[in-house]
Amino acid sequence: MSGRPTYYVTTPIYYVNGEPHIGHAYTTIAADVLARFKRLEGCDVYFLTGTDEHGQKIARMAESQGKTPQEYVDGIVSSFKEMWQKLSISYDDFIRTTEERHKKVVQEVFQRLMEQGDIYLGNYEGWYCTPCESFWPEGQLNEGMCPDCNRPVEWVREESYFFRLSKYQQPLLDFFAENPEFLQPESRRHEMLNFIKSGLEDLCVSRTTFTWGVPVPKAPGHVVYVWLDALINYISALGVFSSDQELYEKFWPCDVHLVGKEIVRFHTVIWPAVLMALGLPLPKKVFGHGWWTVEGEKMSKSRGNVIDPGEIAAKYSADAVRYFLLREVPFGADGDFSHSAFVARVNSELANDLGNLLNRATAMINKFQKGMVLPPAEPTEHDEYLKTECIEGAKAVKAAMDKLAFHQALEQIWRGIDAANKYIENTAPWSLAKEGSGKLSTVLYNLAESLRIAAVLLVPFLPTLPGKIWEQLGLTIPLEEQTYKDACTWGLFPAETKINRGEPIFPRIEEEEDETEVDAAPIEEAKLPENLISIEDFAKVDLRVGQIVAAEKVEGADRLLCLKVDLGSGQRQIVAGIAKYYKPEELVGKLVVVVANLKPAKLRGIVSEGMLLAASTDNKKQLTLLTVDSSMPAGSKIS
RNA sequence: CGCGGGGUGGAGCAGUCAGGUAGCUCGUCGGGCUCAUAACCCGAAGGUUGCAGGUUCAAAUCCUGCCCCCGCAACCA
Repeated sequence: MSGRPTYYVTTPIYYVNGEPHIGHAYTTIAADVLARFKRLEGCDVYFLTGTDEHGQKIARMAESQGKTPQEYVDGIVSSFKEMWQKLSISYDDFIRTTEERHKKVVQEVFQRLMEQGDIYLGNYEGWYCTPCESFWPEGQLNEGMCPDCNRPVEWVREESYFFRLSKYQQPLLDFFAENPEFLQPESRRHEMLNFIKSGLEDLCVSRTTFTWGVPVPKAPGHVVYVWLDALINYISALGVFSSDQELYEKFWPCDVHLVGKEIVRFHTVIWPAVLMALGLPLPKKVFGHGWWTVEGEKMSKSRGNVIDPGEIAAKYSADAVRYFLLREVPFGADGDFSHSAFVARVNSELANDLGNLLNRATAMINKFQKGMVLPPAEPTEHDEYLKTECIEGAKAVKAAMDKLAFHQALEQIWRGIDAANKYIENTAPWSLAKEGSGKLSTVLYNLAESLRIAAVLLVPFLPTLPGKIWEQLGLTIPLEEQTYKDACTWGLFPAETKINRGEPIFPRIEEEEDETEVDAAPIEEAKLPENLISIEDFAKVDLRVGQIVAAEKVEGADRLLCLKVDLGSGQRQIVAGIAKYYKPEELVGKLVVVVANLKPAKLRGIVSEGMLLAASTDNKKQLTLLTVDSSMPAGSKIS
């Protein structure tokens, strides 16, 4: 038994009714970063994730695919595990509700609660759709019909077990009052308090309409409600009520349950009530994080905009995905995952600020000191500034992490990185080298030291970059042995170290930028009925007839043509992504439709002052410019 | 009158609880540097803080009303 502090963090167990998506990845990455940070701090950490595999929905999906439920869930579970591997998730245990160790605990809990009267046999009544085998709340009915299949529902009454949730209303309110930190962020707390105060009804915790679940003890035909089943994972994984309760005794109550905001209620009302009934301690904290939209729209399968984080990690890197998700938005708030924001963020901060810093520092150490980091001399004002920013930043990381403010933690790490870039500018080592100044070795040492600190602090966040920094700095002490304390201490970089400068550790993401400018035409939006615009909106777009007077290929871009277009009032330079479809010479003289008031943009470094309208097939195989039917003067307004 | 969150320079956000020069990141523009991944550093422009009233010497911040956006509405993860 070590005397180290323990830390137990969980993700929800994910319902396996589909492939893992960005929402799952978000919670799990956050939990992983927290777990790794606590390990860096020296804690004995237990990080649990897993899958929720029971319920009617799962049974149906399996059936529709011609599989047994177990075959079906095994398939999805391996997708989850693969995803966690792609994202470098360091979980200690992966619990599945179909495992024997879990089912036994669920039955034990049910049994205990039944014996003490917290679970009783009653009647469940409600609107039931027989073909769908589903109960529906009154408010969801579609004019008295099943919202799913639109067939009539009937009022049905069946024998069910109920958990005496109502009994715990007051104890829950007391608990919330005594533990203001229990549910975070703050705003969700108010919401939940209101919900509890509005009155808790007993909860139906068994089902008889399907069999894919944990059987209720001594009650054939009844299976345990999936949510009760699922919540128990947090203690079943630790071996509670089993012959070996060591993990349970060591880690329960857990330090934090990370959950999405949609399931805060289950974790802060039902779960605590169940634990109260069992006489077990309650979790110390539940954090309800926000949701991601994709390109400004709600993510959904029907929209086809579900983001596969594994794909993005494979295309770019797990470092980039993890960094973006935690840096872009405060944990707890909703965020938007847009491709342009992703590229902008990681290019600016991982490639430019961090990667380029390492690259310029190692370049100078190679060039000016033959690849050796030499001992520093007495610090001057600039040196003190760099040291302060790095160390103060490092110290602030802990405070930020303790409130799960991942974006702030990263901000604090970047304090040191930003300071190092400024420091280079302020000390101008290339000048020091020319002058043969003795200050040179100090400056280069301090740069190496600031990168060492950044690397250690980034270990919880980024799976590969810290190791690459370490390698290039030529450090031989293992990175894994570095602690948070080492990151808060200035001057640990061993002098007389020979560095290994290498390739840039995070190259900028350079993508074809031409397509988007040309194809994001308002024409496309018009076919979506939800996106109706007013006549005023349309009037904002100044469309004009333009005559192409010159056209040439843009060097270095295989899709771009640079055009000079006469708009009557003068000529415009317009860059268009049409080189694959038109030869420059055949364009000259054509009358085309131009968006004349488009904000200028740079494409491949060339300013484009407008946009040509063109029709294209979805697969981009064909494209044709809109032209004017009969001759019109250049500059004619189109409306 | 269901509950909650939000509306702040071109974009995304902080500041609102404890009224007092509206701050940050990105973008734009100008300059600098040359060690570096067209990067990095410095500077500038740009906001009547959703609308209308009110309290106050003073309101993004407090009060009243209104408009708009987004979640949730319990046994469906």
